[in-house]
Amino acid sequence: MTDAPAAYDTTAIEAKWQAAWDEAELFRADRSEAPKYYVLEMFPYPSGRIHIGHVRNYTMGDVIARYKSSCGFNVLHPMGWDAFGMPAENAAMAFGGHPKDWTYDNIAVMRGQMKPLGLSIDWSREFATCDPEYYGQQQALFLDMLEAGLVYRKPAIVNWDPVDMTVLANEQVIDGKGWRSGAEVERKELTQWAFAISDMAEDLLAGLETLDKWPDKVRLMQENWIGRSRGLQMTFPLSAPTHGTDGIEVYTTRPDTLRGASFIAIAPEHPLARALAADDPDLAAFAVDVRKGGTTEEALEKAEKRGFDTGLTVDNPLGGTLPVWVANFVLMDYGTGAIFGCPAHDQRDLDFARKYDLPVTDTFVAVSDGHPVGDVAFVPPKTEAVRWLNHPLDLDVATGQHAIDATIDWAEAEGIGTGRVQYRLRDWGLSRQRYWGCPIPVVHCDDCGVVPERKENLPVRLPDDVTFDVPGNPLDRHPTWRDVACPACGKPARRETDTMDTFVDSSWYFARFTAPRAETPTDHDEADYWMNVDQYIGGVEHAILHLLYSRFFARAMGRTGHLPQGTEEPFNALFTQGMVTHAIYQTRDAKGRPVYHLPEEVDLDTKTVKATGETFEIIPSAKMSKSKKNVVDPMDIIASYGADTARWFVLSDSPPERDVEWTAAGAEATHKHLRRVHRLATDIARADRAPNAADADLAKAAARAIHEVTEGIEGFAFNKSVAKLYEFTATLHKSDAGADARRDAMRTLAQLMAPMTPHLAEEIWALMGGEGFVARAPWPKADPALLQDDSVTLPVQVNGKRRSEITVPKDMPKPEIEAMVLADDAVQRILDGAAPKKLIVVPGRIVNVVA
RNA sequence: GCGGGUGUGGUGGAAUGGUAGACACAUCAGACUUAAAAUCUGAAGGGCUUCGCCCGUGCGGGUUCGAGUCCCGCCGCCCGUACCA
Repeated sequence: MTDAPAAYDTTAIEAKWQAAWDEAELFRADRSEAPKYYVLEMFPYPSGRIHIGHVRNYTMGDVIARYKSSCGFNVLHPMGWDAFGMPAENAAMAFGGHPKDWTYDNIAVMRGQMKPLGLSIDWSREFATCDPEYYGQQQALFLDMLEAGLVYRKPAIVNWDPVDMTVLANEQVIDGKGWRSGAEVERKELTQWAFAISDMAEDLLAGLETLDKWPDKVRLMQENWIGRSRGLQMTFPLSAPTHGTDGIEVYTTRPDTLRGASFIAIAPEHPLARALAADDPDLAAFAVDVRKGGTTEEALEKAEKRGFDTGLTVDNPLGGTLPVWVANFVLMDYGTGAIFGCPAHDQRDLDFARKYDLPVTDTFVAVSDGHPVGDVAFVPPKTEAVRWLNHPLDLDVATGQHAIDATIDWAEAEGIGTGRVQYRLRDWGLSRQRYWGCPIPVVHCDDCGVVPERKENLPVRLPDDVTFDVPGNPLDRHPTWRDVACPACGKPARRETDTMDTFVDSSWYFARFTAPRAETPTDHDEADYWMNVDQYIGGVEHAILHLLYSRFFARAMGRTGHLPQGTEEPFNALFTQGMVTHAIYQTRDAKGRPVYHLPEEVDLDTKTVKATGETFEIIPSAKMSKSKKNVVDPMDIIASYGADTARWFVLSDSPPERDVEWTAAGAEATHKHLRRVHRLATDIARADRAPNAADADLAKAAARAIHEVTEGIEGFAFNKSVAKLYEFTATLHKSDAGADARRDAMRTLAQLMAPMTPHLAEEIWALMGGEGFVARAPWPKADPALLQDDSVTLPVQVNGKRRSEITVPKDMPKPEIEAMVLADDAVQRILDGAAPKKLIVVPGRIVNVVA
């Protein structure tokens, strides 16, 4: 800092411009005549402090928001807090205090950390989902959805901790045991509220086709998740009816393999299995035993396949009988809770058959080398032709898909079963046995049953006087809150003590932002103007659940009159940014359970924990998570280098959609560059040099920079825009052009940097005598004439290997290029007098000589 | 287990089927300086018999005049797997 006027004082510069933007209310979004643009990043969970992933995510959104604003759009860019959830209750249990205080304190801290980033956010629209004004409107939505038949009650399976006597979240089940008690978790059935999302499966599937600005991978993941399949529903008659049942109804997606069926398997929760267990202690014990463990699909799929032979048999319509087993891998939730096992063509069934010595019958074999199945099931793609053995329709060579369709037709004609479309998508269970969530606004009355709370009584507020000293839901043991008069008959009744899944909160916040203070969930005119979200940005970890639920809610809100038509798909464009990952430093406690350490708590040179000297294990590249203590605090960077450095840093180097492993190195180098730009600007502001021949070259470089930086922003390739800006800065730095030309170029550089480093850009803009805010200056346009080059350099390959290059006029005709290539020294040397077999000229790109 | 991604120098990464390594970081050398820092200039994938050649984009095959890119089969890592948000 030898040159005082050139000092790049980030603290002063950034505070000055943030105050100026606030003063001018630059980012307030009001309806206007201009075309609107709604950019939204997934709102954060108030975990305590912002981390570098937030900075990356919100900076990306800000680049888009500022860029679109420069392009003349009326931009809406709001921010809020996904504020209900388990961590607040966990904190209350661990450290005392109240979830509400914990949450609002965290929000205050995080808002205070985000504001210095200089994001172009309309903070006047801010809300938290735990604000009664928000969740009260959510309760109103719930009541309307209840009336519209979109919500209902049904039995659902939960993780039950038999020691703490409480329901556990999946992440609280570790290796099948409760995280606090260590007790073996059981699967327990409770009556739960559910949204009828599967009724909309077909529409949600069809809607994916219209989302052409969504990543293909997200659409594919949702398609697979919804999982439409057409199969056969059929009943196998019991050889001897028992327990009031004369047959077992089965749903199969592979009716074509009926010939290879060797057993029937039913879920332990299947009505027949329950009836049998009532008078068979062994089966009852088996059912209890396989109920141990968590409820995740992963746990169920990976669990050892176990079965119990009921001794019953059913008749196979193709002749013979099949034994009936109770099996742990059959799910009551999917299909009919009963399957027929075809071991030859399903690995799970094969493992089961081998274990219990059941027959394995091939239904089809490969066309080329048809040998019978051993220990690996033969499961070719349905589109692949195979050779059929003893198919009821005498098929010979046909694809699986053809056989499925033909078999369904045959089965319907024979009266064996019915073709049926089935979805993998299940209804969305929304009940949570927790305090810190949106209360479900209904009352249970002995006489009237489930009675909706009256809308004028909303919000049903969470009581503040609760404690977390014992496990379980405090609402359940809060008599003055829980015990109320029935809204219908006035007799003593009980409030519903379940609260809503926090996914509900985040499934409509985008709509609420269009009118965050409205007395109804939405305001028609505001929603009509601002919806849809033009660009939504979030992590790929939300590709299925959050995004699918939001699509469902947009439809449900349309049906209940809370959103206008055309908002069924609320997010026009989606960008899934990668996560910021960081190594985890882990040791283990006396019981062998993992203990995590913050980056600042460890010594990387000796690989030991500073405080204890224990050697730690490094788990590389894990998703940042507060509980794993591998979060990085961006406030350090902002404090020492300023927000523009932090912003520029998270945009550079790594492609936005890819995960980035955070390392501290590089922030300083980023800062050096910005300091260089600042110094260059002060030099140029003072420079005095006559126009000259270099002016034209600089103008050309500026045009190319405009073109490529714009392309980078439009294509969500901010790292490429940043690279181009580095290059243009170097060109400008070295340019001998006159003072006016350099000032023009510097102004362009400031504009191009403005979405990324807005404070520095304003400073330079002012220094260059720019009018008003650079944030309000129209986005620069490149003169197409300056983007053209007169000549082009073509690499010359021989047999695909680069051997030389030629520089030719842009429009040189092919024959002349060919002649030049053949005359080239390197080409002649390699051809060694022989004539080329072929000459490929790709105009403007490359020449390849085939020798 | 299943579904979806991803893999390129010491590091982050660039490359509509057309010159692999742009742009940076770190490194090294030089300039300036009494010296250091800062700043500026330059070098650099690996190798060799260096006016040039060979090898090289996780591994093994294939298509093509030409493959990091397309196809087939593996391996590693990441995300999701319905009560983490």
